[in-house]
This record gives sequence, C-alpha cells and structure tokens, in this order.
Amino acid sequence: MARDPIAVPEERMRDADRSQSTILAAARDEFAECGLGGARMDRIAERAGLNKRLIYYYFEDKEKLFQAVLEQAYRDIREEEIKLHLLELEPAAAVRRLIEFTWDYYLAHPEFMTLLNSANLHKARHLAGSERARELNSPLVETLAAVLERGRREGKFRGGVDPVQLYVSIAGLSYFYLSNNPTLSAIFGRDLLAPKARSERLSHMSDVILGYLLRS
Amino acid sequence: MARDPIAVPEERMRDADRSQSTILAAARDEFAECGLGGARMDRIAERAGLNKRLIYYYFEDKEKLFQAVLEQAYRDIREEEIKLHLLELEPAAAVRRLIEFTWDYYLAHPEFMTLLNSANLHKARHLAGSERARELNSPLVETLAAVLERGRREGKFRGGVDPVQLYVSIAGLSYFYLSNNPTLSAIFGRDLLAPKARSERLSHMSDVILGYLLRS
Amino acid sequence: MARDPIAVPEERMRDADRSQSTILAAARDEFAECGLGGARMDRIAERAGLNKRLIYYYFEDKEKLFQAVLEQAYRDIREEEIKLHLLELEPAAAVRRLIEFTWDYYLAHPEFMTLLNSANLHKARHLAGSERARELNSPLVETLAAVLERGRREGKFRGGVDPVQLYVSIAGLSYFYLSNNPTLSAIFGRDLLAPKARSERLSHMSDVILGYLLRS
Amino acid sequence: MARDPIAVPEERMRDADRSQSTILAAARDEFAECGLGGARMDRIAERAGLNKRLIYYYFEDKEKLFQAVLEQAYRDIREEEIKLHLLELEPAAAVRRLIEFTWDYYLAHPEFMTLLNSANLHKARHLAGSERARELNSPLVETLAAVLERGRREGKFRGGVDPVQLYVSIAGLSYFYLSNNPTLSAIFGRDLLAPKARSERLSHMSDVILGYLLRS
DNA sequence: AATGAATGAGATTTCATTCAT
DNA sequence: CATGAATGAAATCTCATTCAT
Repeated sequence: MARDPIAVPEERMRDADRSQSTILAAARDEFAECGLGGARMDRIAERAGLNKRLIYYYFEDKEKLFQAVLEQAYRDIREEEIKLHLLELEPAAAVRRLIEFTWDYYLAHPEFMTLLNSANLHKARHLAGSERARELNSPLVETLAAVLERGRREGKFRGGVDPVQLYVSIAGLSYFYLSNNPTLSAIFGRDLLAPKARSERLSHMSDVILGYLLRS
Repeated sequence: MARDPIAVPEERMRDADRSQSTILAAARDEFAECGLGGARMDRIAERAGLNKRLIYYYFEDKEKLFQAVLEQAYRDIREEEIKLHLLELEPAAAVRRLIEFTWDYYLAHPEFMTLLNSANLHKARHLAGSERARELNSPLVETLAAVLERGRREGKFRGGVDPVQLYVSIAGLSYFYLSNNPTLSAIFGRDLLAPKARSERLSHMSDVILGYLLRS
Repeated sequence: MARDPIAVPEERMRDADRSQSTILAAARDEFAECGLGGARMDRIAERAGLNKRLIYYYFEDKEKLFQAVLEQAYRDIREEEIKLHLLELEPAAAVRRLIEFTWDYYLAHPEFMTLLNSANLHKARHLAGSERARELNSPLVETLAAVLERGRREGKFRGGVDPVQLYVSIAGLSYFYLSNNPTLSAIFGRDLLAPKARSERLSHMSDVILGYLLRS
Repeated sequence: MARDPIAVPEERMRDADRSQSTILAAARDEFAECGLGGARMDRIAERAGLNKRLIYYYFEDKEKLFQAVLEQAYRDIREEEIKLHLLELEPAAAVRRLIEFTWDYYLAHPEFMTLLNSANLHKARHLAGSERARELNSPLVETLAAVLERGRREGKFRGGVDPVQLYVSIAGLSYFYLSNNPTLSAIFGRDLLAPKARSERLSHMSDVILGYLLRS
C-alpha cells in the first residue's frame, strides 16, 4: 500500500524475471536428467516450487521451454569463455588453458552435455531459427585461430591447423569421456571419475593436443 | 494350448526368430530417433509391421526391450571390430585404420551413438548387471595395447601411452563431431557432413593422433 | 476355447462395432446437450459406460468424434425420410405429410437441431470434405419437386415454386419454433410445448404452406 | 484506495462506460463466434484490448457476462424494431416490410442468431429471471396483431391468424436459412448468400407469407 | 480504474500395458 | 504364433478466476 508508484512495475518485473529464471533452472535440471522425452512438466513445476500453469504462461509449451533452456545454457558457457583471456598467455599455455577450461566446465556442468545430446537427438531443430544459431557460436574459435597463428609465427606450432577442427577435437576429447562415463566406467570396470583417473585424463588430453601441435 | 512342440518347430522357430529380429530392428530405429523417453511402443509395432502385443510377448517391457537393443548394438559393432586384424598391419597403419574404422562405423550407424547417449542419460543402468558389461568391452583395447607396444619397441611411437585413454580419444574425436553434427553445423553455418568436410575431418583426426604418437 | 475359428473375428467385429455405436450415441447426447465446446470427453465415456481411452482409439479426437456424430445424425434422418413414400399421396396430402414429418422428427430428435447449430456455429467445417456433403443432401428435395410439379399439372398448386426454397421454409417453420423454444416460451410467458400449443403450431404451419401453394 | 469520488467522476465515469461497452462488444463477438462453451475470457480481453481482470471487475463472471451480452442484443434489435412504424403502412406493405426487416437484421447481425442458439442450448437459463424476460418481448407482436386485424377488416387478409404464430413463422423463414447457411450451402452445393440467392429467398418468403395471408 | 502475476481444478490426449481369443 | 479390443495412470495443456499492487 502507499508504495512508491514508480517502484511498482520494477518490483513486478523482478518477480516475473525471478519466476522465469527459477523455472528455467528447474527445467534445465529436469531436461538434463531425463532428456526431452523423459522430462515431466509436473516435476519441473515442483522443482521450481511454482505453479505448473506459470510455466505455460511464460514459456508456452514444453518444446519452447526446452529451447529457452538450451539458449540459456549457451549463454552461460559463453559468459565463462569470455573470462578466459587466452590472448594474454603464451600459445602453448593458452591451448592448455582451453583444454583445462573445457574439461572443468563439462565436469562442473554435466547438464550441458545432456542438453546438447537432446538437442542433437532432435536434429537441432530447436535452433533452427538460424538467426539465433550464429549468436551461439563460440568466440573461442576466433581466439583459438589467433593463438594458433601466433604459435606458428613463433615457430612453436605446426602450421595448417584448422581452428574449427581443433576446437571440436578439444571439446570431443572431454565430452566423450564425460558424457559416456557411465557406460565407459561399466565397460572398463573402473571409476573414470575417481580423482586419479581425472588427472590422468586431463594429462592425456593435453599430451595429445600439444603433442600434435608442438614442433619438435 | 499345450500344442505338440515337435509338430512344426522349425518353421515356427524361424518365424519366431524373424519376428524377434524384426522387432529388434524396429525398436533400434525408434529408440535411436526418439530416445528412450520419446520412443513409442505403438510406433515400434507399426515399424515392425507386427502386433504390439507381440513385443511384450518377446521382450516383457519397454525397458527390457531397450536393453536388448543396446546389447544387439554392441554385438554388431564388436562383430565388425573383429574383422579389423590390426595386428597384421604396421603400428602407424594400424592406428590409422582404427581411426578410419571408428569414423566409418559411426557414420554408417548413427543410431549407435544415440543409443549410447540414451544409455548414458540413464546412467547406464541397462548394463548394470556387471556380468554383461564386461562382455561388451571391446577387444580392440587389448589389440591397441599390442600395437602401441610394438610401435614403441620399434622406436616409432612415444612410450607411456595408456591404450584405454587413446581408445577413448580416438572414439571421442569422431563421436563428438558426428553425434553433435546438427548443432555444430548450425553454429558454424556450414554442412559438416559434406564430402569435403568429411575427408578434412578424417585427415585432421589422423594428424592429431599420429602427430601425438609418432616420435619425430 | 475350441470356438469356431470363423466366428471369432465376427464376434470381435461385433464388439468393436457395438462399442463404437455406444460411444456415438453417448457423444450425440453430450454434444446435443452441451454443444461442441461444452461437451466433455469424460462425460461421454461415462455415458457410454466405456473407457475414455477407447473413444480416442476409435475416433481419434473430439473434433472427429463430433464429425462422426454429425454424419450419423444425417444418416438417421435420411433413413426415416426414405420411409415417407410421398409420391404415393395426393400432392396436398404429400405436402401436409412432409410438414408433419418434419415437425415430428424435430420434436422426437431435438438433438438433431442442436447438433446442426453446433455444426453451423463452426461454419460447417465438419463437412468441409465436399464429397461427403452431397451424400447428406436430402432425397426429399427431388421428391418435393415431383410433388410440386404434379400439383401444378393437376391445377391444384401454383407454379414457379422452387422446391429447395420450399423445403427450407418447411424446415424453418418447425426448426425455429422448436430450437428456440426455451427463449420463446420465456418471452411469451407460455409453454409452447404444451399439447394444445403443439397442435396449434402444426395447424398454423400447414395453413401457411398450403395457403401459399393451393390455387384458390 | 478510498479516493475522492467527486474528484474526477465524469472523465472516469466516461472511461468506465467506454470500457464496459468495449468489453460487451468484444464478448458479443467472441460468444457469437465460439458459442458460450467455446468462448475464452482471455480472447475477450484481447479483443477488447483491456485487462482480463477488468472483465471480472465489471461483469463478475463469464455467465453474467453472457447474460449481459444477450440483453444488449435484445435491446439492440428492439431499438431497431421501434423505428419501423408499421402502422403507418397498408397491411400488406406492413407485413412485407416486417419480413424484409427481419431478413435484413439477421443478415446484418448474424451474431444475434448464434447468441440466441447459445441461449437456447442452455435452456434459456440466462433469462430465467422472468421479470427480465417480458421486457424482451417484441413490441412487434402487438403491432402485428393490429396490422392483421386491419387487414382482415379491410377484407384483404384471412381471419383467424394468430399474430404470435405468424411472427414466429416470419422469423423462422429467415432464421433457418441464414443460421444454417454453412450447412445448407454445403449440402446444396451452392452459395446461398450470393446476391441472386438472397433476393430469391426474400421473394420466396414474401410469397409464402402473403400467399397465405391474402384473400384471393 | 486498471493490470501483470499467479493458481487450482479440470480438460484433452497419450502411453505402456493387459485381456481375451 | 499372433492380434484387435480395452484400460488405468499419467502426461500435456487449458481455463476461469483471484492476488497484489
């Protein structure tokens, strides 16, 4: 009552925004755990502590909600990538830093991988709107190109390395190991996420990539 | 009811077997396209051209059916792997061959990747029965160990390479690229499955792995 | 168990058919009472004493169910119309008979009118498939044309009467009175369905139509 | 809260009135297009360009809103009827005028018919309050009675015609044709609202009613 | 006077599964 | 071996309505 009349819309805005992010976070967890087909709107509402109806109010339907979750996931990782400042490092250190970052990010955000898997299962139709797709392109590819170029100029790196290919390879080395961890752990009969196994994997990946890049 | 089991066993048997593999193939396609949560028993029956009830007759329920599909998928790839005869090749050629095989197999059997993704999404509980898990272990890891050892002995390969790590890396390089192709193609704005892109990827992967392995 | 194997499919057929007509009848009542928008699938299932799922099994969705109900309603009235044998009567008697039949049919099947209203509310999109629409055309229009022609030839009826217009007029006189009965009864403050009111209306309608048709 | 009611009453009042009629018009369109069961409060708000909450503020609930719409529809047609001045015309001309007016009004206000249909589907419970019902009675019935009496006195019209029956018949002839136009057009395979079809219908209706009324 | 946020009840529809033969 | 009919539980989504300001 008798509240500052200017503050009112902002307050409302904030509540709406908060509800939306709460839903988004809950949906991300649910989609990550159960996949798109296995996710339940009821459970998302429950996780969010909000009325199910509100999800539809803000996100229209399950499909669109998933899309929103996906976009948020991209925004989140891009935000972290920006903080890397790879150009301030020596080329080899920069590449090592990127490998480490990728590994750590996937480890800390396993949901990112499952979300991507879901998106790809559905042929990435969720980013069919090509306008959006480009925004999701990592700035790291550009950066990596610069790092590779500098390494080559300084005689440290081999030439002719496609930064896109390398970026994909670096991601793939972590992704496959972590995303398929349950299967791999079962098959090999050992816990691939044990501390020792983790550091071994990280070393191996650095060895592979730098063994490939560095001129001997 | 209580029919003579001798009367028409062979024909029936054959029919039964055929029905079972028809269902299995239909289920594999459906699970691969839609994921475990998105797959529909109705559609599997339809794809198989058989009555839905029959699926339950042979496979008990959806979960068990998925497990059967998964095991079949492993059997299929193992069957191919056996034909590789890597030990008959020079070490470097053997590694190249393995990379190529992995790439080609994933390309020809994209459903293998989606099935694996589904299995991992559900924490690989479908091969929880650890007896089964080991059977699924690829014989290639042993073979790769021998190849690496021979390469090292002959002074061609670096030493200290864990065959499990390398096996996982080789798989990961193809897997990530192909499994996430829709997303990657959208993001990079070019078709990563175009013929030229394919051969570039294959070269790159060989370069990376052999650049890492070969002593200079 | 040891049933005649030929009888089996028929039995099944019959059950399926019976279920379908039971659903159709229940749906007709519900749609008639509540309109398309107000009808509840739950209530239809309850009225039919059958599982709700079965409705979808046979009729796909609410819209298609309504369409099926509508077509059945047309088939029903056409079936009765065929029994009229108007051509065996004197022209004036034939027209009187038609008026009476229309009146009686609407009285006995008030749901026919509400169904039609619903169909028209939705712009008759339910018989958009024009193939079907023609089948629904009443054979009475043809018959009426013959009756009018004979009446004219015999010097009893005026000439130049369009049978379609007359058919619509005869229907409209009953339809408006009966379909809007609740409103009309409320407005005029008397029960328009009381026995006396009914016979007065029937007389009036005959007077109007024959007063118009007969040469004086 | 507890604002001075005198401060800005006129402007507010006018705004309030305008909002109310905006809502009423929006609701009329929605109810007319979708029926009572199919109408959506959301859509009414959208059509009105006003907040949904406001509808509840002014009209309490959907039911009462429909009632208000219905009453407005009656008020509208009565207002037009008053302008007819049938008593200033010759009896036959007066009847022709009435037929024409009915036809034109339904043509120009198709929503009137759908609203009536909705009201009748729900057994006219919206004008259950009998006080209100009588107000809705058309003054035309009285007028028509006078016209018929004069026609009879002047030897032009037949006697014994119940004005209520005739009024209902005149309405029914237009109503059925127009209200069921989609169905009828589909069945007969021709557009019953084409200009030529319209004038033919109007002639036919006049012919029927006057053919009945006029002494020969 | 006016509004965006939020909700509970309930609607349509879906789905894995079983029945009966 | 094979199947069409049937179902209960639960999923997605909708809707009239209220809250809070």
